[in-house]
Amino acid sequence: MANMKEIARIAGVSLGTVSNVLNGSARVRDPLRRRVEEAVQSIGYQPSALARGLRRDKTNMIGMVIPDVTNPFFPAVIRGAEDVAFSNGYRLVLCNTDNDHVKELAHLNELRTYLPAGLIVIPSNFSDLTKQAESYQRNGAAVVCIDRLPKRWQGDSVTVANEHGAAAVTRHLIRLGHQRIAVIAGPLHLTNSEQRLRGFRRAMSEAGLPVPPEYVQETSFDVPGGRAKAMLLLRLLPRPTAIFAANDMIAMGVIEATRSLGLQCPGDLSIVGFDDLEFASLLNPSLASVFQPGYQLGATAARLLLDRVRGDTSPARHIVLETELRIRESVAPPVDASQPPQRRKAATASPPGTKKRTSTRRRS
Amino acid sequence: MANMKEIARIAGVSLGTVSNVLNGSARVRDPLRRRVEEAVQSIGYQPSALARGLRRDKTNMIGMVIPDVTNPFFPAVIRGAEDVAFSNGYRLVLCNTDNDHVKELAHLNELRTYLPAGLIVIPSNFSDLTKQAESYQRNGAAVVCIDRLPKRWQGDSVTVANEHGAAAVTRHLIRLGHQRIAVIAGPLHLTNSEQRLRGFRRAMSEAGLPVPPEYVQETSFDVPGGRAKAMLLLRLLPRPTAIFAANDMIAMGVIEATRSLGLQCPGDLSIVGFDDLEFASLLNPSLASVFQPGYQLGATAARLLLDRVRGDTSPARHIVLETELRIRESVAPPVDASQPPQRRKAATASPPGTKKRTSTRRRS
DNA sequence: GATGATTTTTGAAACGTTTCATTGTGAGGA
DNA sequence: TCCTCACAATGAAACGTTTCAAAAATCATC
Repeated sequence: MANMKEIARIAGVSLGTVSNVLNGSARVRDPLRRRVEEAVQSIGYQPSALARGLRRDKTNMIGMVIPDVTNPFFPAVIRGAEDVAFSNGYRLVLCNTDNDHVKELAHLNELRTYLPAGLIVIPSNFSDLTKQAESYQRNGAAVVCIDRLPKRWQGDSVTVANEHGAAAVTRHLIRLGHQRIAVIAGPLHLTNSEQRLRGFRRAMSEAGLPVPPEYVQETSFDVPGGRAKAMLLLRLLPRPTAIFAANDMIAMGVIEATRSLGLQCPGDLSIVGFDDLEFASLLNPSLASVFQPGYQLGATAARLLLDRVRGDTSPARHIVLETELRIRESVAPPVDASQPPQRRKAATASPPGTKKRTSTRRRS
Repeated sequence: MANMKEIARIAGVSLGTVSNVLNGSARVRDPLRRRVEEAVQSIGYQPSALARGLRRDKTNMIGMVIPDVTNPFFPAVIRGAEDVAFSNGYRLVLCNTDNDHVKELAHLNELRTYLPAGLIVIPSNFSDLTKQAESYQRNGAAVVCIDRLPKRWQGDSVTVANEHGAAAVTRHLIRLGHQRIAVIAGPLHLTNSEQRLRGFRRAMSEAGLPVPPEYVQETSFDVPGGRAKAMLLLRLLPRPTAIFAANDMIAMGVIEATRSLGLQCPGDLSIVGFDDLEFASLLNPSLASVFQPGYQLGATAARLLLDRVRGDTSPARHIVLETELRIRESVAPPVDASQPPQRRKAATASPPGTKKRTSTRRRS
């Protein structure tokens, strides 16, 4: 009832003219234009997004495919994407995949039938995504992959400097005098996990420190996983004096394990995470972490996507966002009876050892 | 190209027959049905959601309107709704409103043009929602309002037992011996805030305890708000021995304020929150809180909605979900020199309520 | 005022479905 | 053999847009 035909009737013009007024697609003389605009106002007409999408072969929807909205890192990403999309007239369709490639595939297949303008994906099923992306691109939809990428991803991407961030935080631990540093990595088939582990290893090997295999654990990005692996690590002899957790959820599991074994953090064990979730600074001890700009990740992806939607055909862009060290109470120099006096050790590891500590600590 | 006409051509049948096979809307004899199905398989045909929606006057989308996906309570709600929706073949379109009624209105107005099957709303702009809802319902879309409601909401709703939960946790504090209990409420124009405050007042008046006006503060549901109001409360004389924060974000702000004033929790101040977010139990001290079933809230709303979509025309349902007390380390009996000696010797004798703590702690 | 060039407006086709009145088919009864 | 009747299959219309060729109106020039 409230359709263009009605507007045309009220304004006494043709359908085509109404369309031209609405889309500014052709010149329309003032009197007609005014009559159309008034008619639109008078009945509060709004064009059907479905009919428009059908005809134009494209809608103003953007599919956002993420593993799980309840994982605290992702909402920030979503929010960034939503803000940019919304203010440019695009809407987000949210799809949880649970890291399940069947669900991912189902979402991708169905989403396409809505002819979205684009797709922002945090992928879980890498092998298929490339094929899917091609199929979307044939439909004229842009695809941006974020956070972690399929192995040979050719399209646009936005990620963070995982390796660099991991190396930086590891070096910080080393500078404090830690020598036995363990790592609890995320699922290693995810590129971000793998990069963080690589950064850790690089920093360790640069410092000439060994990384025994049992000091490297892999788990899912959640609290129970972190707790379980930490229990394992904290029973090793010699016990690590620091643990690098591949994200803050894992780190919280480590904190729990530490407490339940009656150990002190940072006294007996230094803990660092990755993400710097909002509440990391509110834990006790407040959690040192590598900040990832989640909001920027989403916002940048949306901007990249919109560029493509508007016709940018330049070569694929790979944007890497900076991470930032956020040192807090959960890290301190090791106190380890089995080692020579701590001060000297720290001094050998990094000449201005103690001084470094206070200076970096201020950053929290 | 991959449309029904193509399928009809390949299978050598008419368009209508293809439609009938796809929708099971009419009997189709086996040989034809098989040919159609094979044709569909052979080119991986999927019907256009847009064309279908246009023709049917309804899509399989559900609009989900929430204040802000980065507020940690909402992702659980979203997830619950998404799971139920997805497994029933519906998709979620996410809309952040920022509690901004202009944004809310913009979202609602545009969403409608997609002819969604329904709408799940956590409202911020109460006056308009009722009008909007009617407009959606005229379009055949169901509307379910959750978490907090417009004043005279007539439609389906799902909320939690805010008043009951608030009363329960307040009574717990009273039983522990607290007499000077302050409250930091959420924005009082939101029904959930108002209900929580009412529950608090009810428990206090039942116990014959006074609630001086300066012990009742209002703020937004976030950490800075909680911190600011807590600073205010903790400088009052006499100082409250317990603070009921209307959600966990506020409670975290209270914890921060407590620390920054050099006070001990629970020694000097007991703190309880509302929500029981995932990390509440991981704070130190772990935060006592009133658990709200966020996932259930979303899932129930989606189920209600789908009932309506499927033609249920029974009177509006108002579902109220139970809350649950989660007592943890952040509460203990008060230690207050200005009060007469406590009957419970243990409470005064033990340094800041250790005994009581362990006993209540079991419940977490 | 006639002519041609240019701008504005029109109307029909198309997008890919669903729906429904119509036509086609074959079986059973007379 | 013919007539009904139930059932299957068909094809055109409709959903609400956009697009574009064609028609109409306007303008500039002579």
